[in-house]
Order: sequence, then C-alpha cells, then structure tokens
Amino acid sequence: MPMRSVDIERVRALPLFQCAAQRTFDNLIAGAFLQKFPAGTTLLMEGDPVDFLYVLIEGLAELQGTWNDKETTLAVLRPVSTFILAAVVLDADALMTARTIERSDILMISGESVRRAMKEDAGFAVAVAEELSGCYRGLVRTVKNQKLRGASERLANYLLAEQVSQGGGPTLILPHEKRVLASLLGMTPENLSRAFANLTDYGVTVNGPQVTLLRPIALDRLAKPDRLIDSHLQPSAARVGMADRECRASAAGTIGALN
Amino acid sequence: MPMRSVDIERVRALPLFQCAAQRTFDNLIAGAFLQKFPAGTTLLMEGDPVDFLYVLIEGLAELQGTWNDKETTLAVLRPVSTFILAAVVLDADALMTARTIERSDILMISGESVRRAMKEDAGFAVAVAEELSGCYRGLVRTVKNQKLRGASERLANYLLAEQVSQGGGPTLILPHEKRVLASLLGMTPENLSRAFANLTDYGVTVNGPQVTLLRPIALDRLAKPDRLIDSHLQPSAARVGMADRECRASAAGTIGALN
DNA sequence: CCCAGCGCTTGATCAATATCAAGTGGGCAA
DNA sequence: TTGCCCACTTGATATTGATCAAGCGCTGGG
Repeated sequence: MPMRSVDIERVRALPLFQCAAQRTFDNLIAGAFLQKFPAGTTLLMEGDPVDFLYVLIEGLAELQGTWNDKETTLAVLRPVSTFILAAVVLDADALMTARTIERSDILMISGESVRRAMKEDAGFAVAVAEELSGCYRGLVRTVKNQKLRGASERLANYLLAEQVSQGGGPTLILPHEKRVLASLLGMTPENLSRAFANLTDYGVTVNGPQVTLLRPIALDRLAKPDRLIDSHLQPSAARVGMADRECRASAAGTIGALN
Repeated sequence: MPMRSVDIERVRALPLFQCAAQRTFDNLIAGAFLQKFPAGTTLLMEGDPVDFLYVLIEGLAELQGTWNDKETTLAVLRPVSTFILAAVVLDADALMTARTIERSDILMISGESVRRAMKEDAGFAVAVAEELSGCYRGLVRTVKNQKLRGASERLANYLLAEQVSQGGGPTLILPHEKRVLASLLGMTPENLSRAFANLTDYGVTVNGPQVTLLRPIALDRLAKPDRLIDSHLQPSAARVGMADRECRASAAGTIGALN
C-alpha cells in the first residue's frame, strides 16, 4: 500500500520524527507500510510479541487491558498518534490489546528498524525519550484521576476536556460509543448513564452522542480540574518548542500517543 | 558531600548508566551531589519545576499525588532506583511529590546535564528511552491492577509479589507502614485491615509487619497473578540483556525506577 | 512509672458502584 | 415495511468500599 505524500508529511511532522535526520526518517518509512482496517479489527493482542510501531493516520483506535474475563479501556487514540512505542523500544510483549473503533488507516513501521534508528541517530533517540516521557506522564495523570476522583467527577472533567479539544463551544459530540467512554472512565455503562443524570443539575444535557454544557462555571466547580491531572489546561502559553508535546496526553480521556 | 566509590559503582551499574560512555557518566557525576535526608522529608512538591534527576541509593522513598485534599501513593521506591526521569527529560513540572519514608541517601544529578548528555551520547539516550519504557509499562500494569481487580485481589497479588522479592520463603516483612500500603493499593487503612482479615481463609497470617503465607496455592488461586499485570513472574529466564530491566517495575507494589 | 499519641483494628453505618432485570428506541436487514 | 438486534436507560437490589466512632497496644517523653 503506497503512502500518499500528504500522509508522509503528517508523519514527518509528528514530534517523534520532527527532529530525526532525513536519512533516519527515510529508512524508517522505507520498510513501513500503510494499511486500512475496518472498524472492530484487533491489531494486536495483549501478550503478543510486538513487531511494529503503529501510527494511527486516520480513524479511531482503542487500547484495552484484560484480566479474569474483565476488560477495561486504557486509552482512545485519535489521529495522528503513535502507539505501542514502549514495547517496541524494549522488544517486549504487548501489555494491551489494540483495536480499531472506526475504519482506520494505520502506518506500521518495523520495530527492529526503530531500535536501529535510535542507536544511530541521537536526535531520534532523544525524540523517542521525549515521546515516552509524555506518555508516561499521561499515565500518571490517568492513575491520579482514577484513584483520587469519583465517577461523576471523572465524567465532568472528561466533558470539560472534550469541550476545549472540540473548540470550546457549549456543545460537544462524544467521539465513540458511551460504553467505551464508560470503560475508559472506569465505570459500567449503567453507571455512566447515572453519572450523566447527576450532572443535569450542573447544566449538562445529553442527546444521543451530543452533549451540551449549559453551566460551565457550575460544572467546573464540581469537576475541579487540575493542571497536574488534566492536561488540557496547561499554563505554558509560551514555550511552543519541544516540551509541549506532553499536552497531547489527557488523563481523563483520550491519551494521545499512548504505548 | 563526596560520594563513596562503592556508591559510584552502584550507580554506574544501573541499566540507565551502564551503556553510557565513560565520559558521559563522568560529566553527569561531576555536577552531582549525594545527600542524606531524614525520614519524612519532602524532596520535591507536586507542581514544582524539576531541577534534578534523583537516584535513591539507600533508604526508602515514596511518590504521591494529591487532589482536592485527598492524597494517594503512586509508588514506593527502594534502592537503587532513579525517579522523576520523565519530568527531567521534558524539563517539566513534577506531577508527583517525592517524600522519604526512611532516612535516605539520595544522589541528585543536574537535569540540565542529563538533557545535554542525551543529545551528545546516543547510547545514553537509548538507555533513557529504555528506562522510560520500563517505567511506562510499570504504570500500565498499575492501571490494569487498579481498574480490573478488587481490593483483596490487589492485596493478595501484592503479597505474592513481595514474597518472591523477599526470597520466596513463607514469611515476609512489610517494608513500611500499613497506611502507606493501603494508599498504594488504593484503599483506606480500615479496608486494608479487613482485606487482610479476608485473606485469613487463604492462609494469610499477620503479626505486626510480619506476614506469613501458609497456603500459597490457595492464595494464588484467589490472586490469579498475570504476567501482563504482575511483573514478578516474567517468563524470560533467557535474555538477561537489555530488555529485562522492565522486570523491576511492579504493578501491585513497589514500582522500581518510577518517574 | 504513667500518660499521651499514634498506628492499627473492629464494628456500625453510610455512600458509591456493580449487578440483575426490564423496557425503550433507533438502525439495519430481510 | 416489519422485525430483530443492540446500545442505552431506568429501577431494584446486592456488593463493595468509605466514613465515623471506639478501643487496643505499643512507644517515647515527662
């Protein structure tokens, strides 16, 4: 499957590849291939060896973990993000299952060549370390979110985060099924319904996948968003350089570039 | 505070520094200093800028997160481990506060010099990426542990993990106060007591900080440890090379080398 | 030696979340 | 169009975990 040059540029523009030498980048792309997957495809199973670094170019994907016949969503990924980086770096087995939620275009880069590129190109190795740092911090936020907040607080913060990521208007569209959201937020679908019902008093109106926040101030007072948990409200209006990439990782919701 | 050469060697032997060029290592150590802290000292507050990479040489330390006057322990660190690496790499604010639990010897390495070393020494940059990958995967395990298991299951797995890390004998010593363990496992101290009580039927006897596992098979059947959550039972008896460093990260309990 | 404080436990109660069981409505296929 | 399936909702109930309130036992200071 040949890559369109538009897509190559989008990948090249990722923080992960921005600082790589042109030669490094060309080598990585040379052995890579772009593939289309229908919705609901399992890309990689928990416990399997990882042969590729994945880059979601278009569509929507999900990372989930399993234990004892229970299942939980660890992250929902949107374009453009890489995933499974940590396993690739260590040449280890996957700790999470990766699944497409929508029909998706996914770039697969040989894991072996990624490891080689790191050794040969210090700039790229640094970029990998920075990417992983961002992913790591995203997960720290996730754990804090999970351990310190109750269900409706998690939902409230998710909604506020989605609101800004969707332009700041009063109404936002849930990007996937509510059942996935429930799992992501660490509750049952039934409880998500009830959590939405609780937020009615705070001006939250639900209409299918469309949610409207009528009293953002009230909702905010309930949610108590925190820059050390919710990455959407970062103070650094300055510094648009290297270090801001962590901003893409969100604790309550979509964790960009999760591995 | 001059470092003993014994300690220098212990640091040098860390996976993080093993592959670094001698020159890189010397530079890093040159600007570093070793400091002793009494128990209960706050090394770094959540939200503060991070100026140093910390290496716990001796003692016991804790990483905790806060929100809305609630507090949770994210990890308990034992020697020798590094922490706050991710924040150092990104030159970002700390997401967790770091506290000593016991009197501790801590090596502090300039963050600026770490970032410089990464750019100049690809081998070191790769090691940083590998370390971060291990930390990342440790946190993935933590999240799965937290979201998929109930309180007594988490405790049971913690005990089994501690047992192997303390030599595999039937009796083990809790390395810190039970209240810290409770917070680490995501429950209240009261509930930890009750969780211990529940495990009585599975041969768990508690006597102060000393815990004996009389029926390991029964306990194991309850705990259902999983190599994709509990890092203590890794299959890789082979491959003692680079990639095994992740083994030090444990989901249920002490996450070595957490950042 | 005694007492105060603290960590831990235990019991009673309460709140939060999960589970079970219908029931509704929309979309898709026959 | 009809009818079924599936996501979602809602209610009733069960379970789990948190909170509140004593009480116990060890330790360190007076």
